[in-house]
Amino acid sequence: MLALSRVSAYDVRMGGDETIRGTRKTRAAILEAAQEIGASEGWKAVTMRQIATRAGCSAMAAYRHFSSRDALLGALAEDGFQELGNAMRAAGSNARKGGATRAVARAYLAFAMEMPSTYELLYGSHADTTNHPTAWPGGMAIGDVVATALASDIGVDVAPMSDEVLMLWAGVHGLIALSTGPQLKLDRGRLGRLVDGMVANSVNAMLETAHAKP
Amino acid sequence: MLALSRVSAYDVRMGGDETIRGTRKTRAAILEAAQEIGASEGWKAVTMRQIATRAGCSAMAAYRHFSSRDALLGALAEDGFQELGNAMRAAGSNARKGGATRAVARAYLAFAMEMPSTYELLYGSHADTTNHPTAWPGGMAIGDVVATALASDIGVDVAPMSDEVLMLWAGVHGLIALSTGPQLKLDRGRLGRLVDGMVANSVNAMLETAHAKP
DNA sequence: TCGCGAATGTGTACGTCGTACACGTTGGTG
DNA sequence: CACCAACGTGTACGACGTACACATTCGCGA
Repeated sequence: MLALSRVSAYDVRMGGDETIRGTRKTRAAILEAAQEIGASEGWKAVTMRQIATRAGCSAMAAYRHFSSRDALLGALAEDGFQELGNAMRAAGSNARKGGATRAVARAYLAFAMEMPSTYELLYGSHADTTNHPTAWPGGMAIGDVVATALASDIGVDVAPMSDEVLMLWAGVHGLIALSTGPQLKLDRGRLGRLVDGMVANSVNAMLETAHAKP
Repeated sequence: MLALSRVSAYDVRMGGDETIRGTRKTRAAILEAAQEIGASEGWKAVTMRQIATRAGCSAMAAYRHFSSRDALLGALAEDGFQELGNAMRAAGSNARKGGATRAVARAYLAFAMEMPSTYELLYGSHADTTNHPTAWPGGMAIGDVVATALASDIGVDVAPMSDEVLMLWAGVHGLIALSTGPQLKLDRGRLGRLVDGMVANSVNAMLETAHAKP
């Protein structure tokens, strides 16, 4: 029935976008399609068939690259965590003296506001994290970034899992999570001010204890 | 095929548990079944057919009481918020002088730890909140409870949406949300101590500003 | 240059899901 | 007692995730 196919699926998909001859591009197309559908119609609408249509392949093609739909979303989440971590690290590095923590926290907020669907994928319950522990490796790194920023601002070593880091991280995350949900609606200006306040509280508290300690 | 039914569905379901004659009990049975399945197998496993089997009725019976699966989960979430609010209010009322805020925050933590599936329903993304705004009416009340507790502890009026309330609420919620997720694993003892620390920080900060203000 | 195996794609099919529809059954009220 | 509204049932449809068998393509050693 299709024995006389002259144009292969590979050739069809080539838009001159990449120099790689043909294969190997499908995986990226699938991830991109899933991301786009998730952003525009929500993660529940990200079905294998929709992905396939958007990516220009059959639904089963995705299973050559991901063992299941959950694994696909997990890979997307992994990328998202990576991106979030990079954004926070970059913000911390580029910040002026003493403002690293604030910059990092602001970057976290900016990520959640500008890529809400990605944020929801990372922290919502759309992918079954339990069955695919391969995802979420970069999640832990966020504590490190916060700790590094705090340490640079107050001039003292800070452990990534210290009380201060956890409290600040939890505060910022909780604020965004609540305002993302249906129960708390805050405009972005107030969110920014609240985040700044939390950072100031943390930095001040640590400066005091650092002075009192030695 | 079932024209000779002698025992009705109503009679079958009566276990002597309630005195109400028959009907009107199905809705409660459905909600209970959904809750139990969610607790034991996760919310993804809460399907209309599973609910029906557990509740002893047909899958379509649920549609006499809820317009959709999302609406059913929404009703469950509404109950959950009510319960959470009640637990927090009760804890605040029974607390000794000056310890209301700590008790309220601890009640929030206890709820999340002892009923993890309910907590996940409330704050995860298992029910489409957007399409069913009837749910989550009691969510807003949580800010009120926190504000009341803080006010009682420091002897000054506190607005439910004030910066202090939002920061504390967000901190506690964020801590629990993060530790519930895959990225941060904290034992309950440390969680309790962190929550206490957040409460102490908030109360101290408000006491200072209250002293400085007048 | 030519196969030939591994990688990658396709089409079809199965079981399950949410739920629309048409129909029976029940319980209270004139 | 007859009726109506509320309640429950069985069946069916389209969409879902995905197992399976097969086709196509790529890269590499002879």
